[in-house]
Amino acid sequence: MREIPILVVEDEVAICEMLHLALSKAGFSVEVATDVRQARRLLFNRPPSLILLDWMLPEISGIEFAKQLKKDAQTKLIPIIMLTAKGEETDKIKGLEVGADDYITKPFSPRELVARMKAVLRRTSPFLEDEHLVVENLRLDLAKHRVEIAEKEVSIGPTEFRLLQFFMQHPERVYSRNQVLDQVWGNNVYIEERTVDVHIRRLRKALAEHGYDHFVQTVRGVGYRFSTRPSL
Amino acid sequence: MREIPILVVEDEVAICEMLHLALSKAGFSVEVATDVRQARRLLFNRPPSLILLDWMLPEISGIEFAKQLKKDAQTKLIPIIMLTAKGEETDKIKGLEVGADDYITKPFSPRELVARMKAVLRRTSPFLEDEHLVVENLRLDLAKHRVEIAEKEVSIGPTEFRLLQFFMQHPERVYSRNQVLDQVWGNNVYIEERTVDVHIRRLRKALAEHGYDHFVQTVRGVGYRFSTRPSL
DNA sequence: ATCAAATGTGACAGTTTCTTGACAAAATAT
DNA sequence: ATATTTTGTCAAGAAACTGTCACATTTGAT
Repeated sequence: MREIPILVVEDEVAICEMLHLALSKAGFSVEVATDVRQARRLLFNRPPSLILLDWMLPEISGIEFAKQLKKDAQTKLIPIIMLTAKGEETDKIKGLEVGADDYITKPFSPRELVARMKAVLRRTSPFLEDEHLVVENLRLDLAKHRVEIAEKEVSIGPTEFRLLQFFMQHPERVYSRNQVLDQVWGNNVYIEERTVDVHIRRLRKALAEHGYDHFVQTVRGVGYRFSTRPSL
Repeated sequence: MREIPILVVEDEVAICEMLHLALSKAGFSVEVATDVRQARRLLFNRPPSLILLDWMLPEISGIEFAKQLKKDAQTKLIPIIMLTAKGEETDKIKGLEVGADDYITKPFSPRELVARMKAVLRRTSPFLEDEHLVVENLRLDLAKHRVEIAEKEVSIGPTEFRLLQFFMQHPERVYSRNQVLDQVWGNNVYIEERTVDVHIRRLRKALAEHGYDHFVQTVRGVGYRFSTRPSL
């Protein structure tokens, strides 16, 4: 999984360090801001995929900052998890009202935090999870909508893209032409079975131009299969 | 669009107009309030980066208003420059005590005012300056509201500027026309999807005039992408 | 080796999607 | 107020994609 950028806004240094350590370990790429101004600057340069926001901040309250973030078109899509201390729990509804996506009460275990974060990310940005599919040198990136072999772009049309995506999501398994039609075209479409052959051909051709001619395999009398290993 | 928003609170219409003119020219986005009530409303809608506050106001004194602003968590961070008339100079210390960040004595030259404002902004909100995005030779400067390629200015309209800004902040990723509309225009606007195409065209044209014709890429059937690499 | 069935291949026309120049309304500047 | 710039829409033209077909090639069984 590519490193997901996280912004931590928290003024207590000890907690910052703890978070940095725990989240880095969990595979996130962490940036820390100790005040709102710093947060804004970091936010601007590279919008993170999630913000961990302390409830109490030196200048304006975290909740106020969250409100601002959710108002700005630029940042409104970024999910926010509020970090609240024990006594502040009563206000949690307020936090969620304002647009925070979740909250967690200090003290919390890193494990729990990470679990919450993943849940929020799954809910709000499903594409972050399986942003790309990789097999050997072949890489299909959903967010970028790109196919690459050995870092070089493979040029394919929309249908071939969907076809390849489907196959990479279900490798090693054979699908009949009709099954492929259902999965890739949608299941209430009248299209000749043989049309699948043509698109398979186009996909193969594109891959072959980059030296991969063995991924898409024919299973005579049955259908097609996407496999890592050469058949035969 | 990334013009720095300024709020002017001043009851003399002539001065208001002068300020509006001078500050717009200097690249600020100016809003004017002639009384405190109006000021509060504007303040609420769009927190400015700096407030120019007249010392003498119809209802409560400017100094009183400043005190309130500095007490409110919402506004305490916004720097204030007091506009004082000749005779009031004696009270300047009082103004600064109260939380104003600078003062300037009427009459003043627009040039001097702008210089003061920049100084205050530099001091209090360093990130407003030198916010810029760079990719290869292409440089987008938020503070100056300018786009340059190889040190040469790229002439580009406000919408194209925001479009480019958005893309540079989210490079490599594909966005549908509707996503672009949400992010660049604001998400409660009814605008034809095709309008995005036209602005993309304008942006491309501007960049192409400086030799960059590969940054903004079309992903057929999906949307557009800003990418460092040529797509082929 | 021969044959029939299954699959591969290149071409093509219809369709969809994008590009582009023009234009009038709206917003800004002079 | 007038001139200039910017904006959103449109429609025609260009480009890319799609599904289908006809024909070529391969395959496996006889």
